[in-house]
Amino acid sequence: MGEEITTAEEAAGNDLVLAFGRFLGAANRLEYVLGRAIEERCGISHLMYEVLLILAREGGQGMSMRAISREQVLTTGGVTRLIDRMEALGLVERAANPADRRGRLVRLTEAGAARAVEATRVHVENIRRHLVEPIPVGHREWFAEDLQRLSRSARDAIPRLR
Amino acid sequence: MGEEITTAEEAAGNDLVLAFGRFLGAANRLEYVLGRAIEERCGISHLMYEVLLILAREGGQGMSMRAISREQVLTTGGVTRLIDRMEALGLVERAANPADRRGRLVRLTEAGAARAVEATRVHVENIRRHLVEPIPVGHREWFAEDLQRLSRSARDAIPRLR
DNA sequence: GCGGAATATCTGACTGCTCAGATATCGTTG
DNA sequence: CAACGATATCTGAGCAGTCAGATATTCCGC
Repeated sequence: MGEEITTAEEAAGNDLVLAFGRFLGAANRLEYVLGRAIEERCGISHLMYEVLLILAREGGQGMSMRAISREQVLTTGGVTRLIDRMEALGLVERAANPADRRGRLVRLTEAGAARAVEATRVHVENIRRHLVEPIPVGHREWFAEDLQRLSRSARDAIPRLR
Repeated sequence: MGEEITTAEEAAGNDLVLAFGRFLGAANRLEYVLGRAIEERCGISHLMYEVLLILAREGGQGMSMRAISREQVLTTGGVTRLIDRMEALGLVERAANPADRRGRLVRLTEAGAARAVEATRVHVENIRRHLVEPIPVGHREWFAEDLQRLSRSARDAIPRLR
């Protein structure tokens, strides 16, 4: 490890680092493909799907754009434009916020809630069939633990990165 | 499980499916943040970084744009434009391909190879410090196995999805 | 209650991708 | 070897994001 690093391979260092790198690449690509599946089968982008889920979780009283942008990998400007499109599709509606007239409240429409359910069914079916079912039954508890541990590691690491 | 599904939460179904979903989200966001770190500290986009790695792995004789696009989540048109920019930055160069005059060969320049090493060092350092080191020493072998298993699952699932 | 900093949203300019179609070359088949 | 389909790359048009700055409103200290 005290050697001078001169090629990318050497810089990659030990096995665990390599494993993380390959693994993140695989997970990323998988997420991408899952997103494309939703786009093709449900007619909404994966970002729209995420917003639908966030709004569904939040319940009926609506949510500010700011709050949405904080949950997403999307700037406030991006949220404005995304909500514009979702509103045009009839998935959400903007209402005045009497408590703070700077902002507006975004709410799911009936159609939006229905679409969230439909897209989730597609998404879950994909995960179940292609990721969960291939795992031998006896190993599934292990996997669940692995996944939770890894999710936690990832979440903890994000704020420290840069 | 035989019940009618009417909300997104119900559609999400069992714990393992939920764990996969959350986990993919976390991994995705992590990859995003790692990519941004490379952009800020090395001055190249994460896609440029990936292309640098691919070319470094391929060795000195160069690679067709088509081959690059097959390795990436990028269409051939996107590769053309990405290589345009990388060429302008002096990271790669295009050479005529005597064996097939439809295409051209893309090769790393000296500067490109150096940048690949530098960016990899940043990337690896981030992974090591923020992902590997927080894992207790006694658990690292476990993690390496978990990661490889998960990478394999993900890779196997991708072609079946849609 | 007034003035200024903070906050929520929107918008213009720009970037970087995709898609579809144009162009050039290759390879095969009769 | 001529013709035709396949393949590699490039390009115009369009779309969806970022960033920075404009506007409207709120909050806070005096």
